[in-house]
Amino acid sequence: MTTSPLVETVLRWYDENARDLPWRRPEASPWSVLVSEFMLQQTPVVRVLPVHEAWLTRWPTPADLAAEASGEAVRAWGRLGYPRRALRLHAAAVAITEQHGGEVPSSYDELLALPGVGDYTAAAIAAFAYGQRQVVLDTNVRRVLARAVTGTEFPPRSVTRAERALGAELLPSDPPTAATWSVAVMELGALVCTADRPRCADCPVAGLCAWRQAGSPAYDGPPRPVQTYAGTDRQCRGRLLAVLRDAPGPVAEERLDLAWDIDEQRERCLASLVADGLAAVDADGRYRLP
DNA sequence: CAATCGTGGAG
DNA sequence: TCTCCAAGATT
Repeated sequence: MTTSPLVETVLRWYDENARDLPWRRPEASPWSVLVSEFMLQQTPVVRVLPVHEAWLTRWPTPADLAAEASGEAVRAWGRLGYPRRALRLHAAAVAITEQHGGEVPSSYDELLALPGVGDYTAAAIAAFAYGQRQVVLDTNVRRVLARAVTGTEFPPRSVTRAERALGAELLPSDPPTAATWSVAVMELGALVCTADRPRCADCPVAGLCAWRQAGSPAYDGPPRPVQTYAGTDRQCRGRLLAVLRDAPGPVAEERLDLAWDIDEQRERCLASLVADGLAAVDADGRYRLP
């Protein structure tokens, strides 16, 4: 089987331009890779770096994290956002400890069964921690393929059959090379073929990019919903959880009242945090991390 | 399938 | 200032 010019070019580019990230080093453990994948779900690399280092120092193995209260995971998550990921990472550590002898599983199906692990993360861990041949489709890869191959500025809203087929078709047959291709095309999307202001002048595959050859036509698909934040429950929950995270122990409800003005919304959000397992109520009515 | 779920840096 | 959006998962 012949590797396509796209794949070969991206592999060469990656060899010269890959960032040196802790979870990519040869000595990085599967656990380090798994932790990074959880943290990188919707959070930029630069913000993940210091937290990832702190986690791996404090909890070098899944069993170390599993032995802690889940609230410690939430606290150590800091301001990475979407703190339910911290809860799921803790739950994944428990599952790994109890069901996999403390070793991060290597099969896609076993990974997929872990809390907080979806299709992307399962494929990414199998590929990056274990060197397997997997179709890894994240937002970066999908955007690169949409542009370079399909000729559209952005991929569809959700992963399509056609995208899976394309990913499978491009995937090199040799597992180690396939794994490198997966991280390489992801890196190209993160550094060059960006969503906003792509750096086509510096792109190694600009010459064979279908989107460029078509004249870089503007995106004409359905408009993506704008992400509002100010005034939302997400912001309210973030404020409330920040109070709990920054307090050494239980917090009286009056202190949470200061974090958000609208009574009804604050109470609803507080209840949802408890329902999600991100907060707990003591017998005396004070709130704390679980 | 669409809504929900945080946070902060860049332009 | 304001818009965009970053290695998604879950319901």
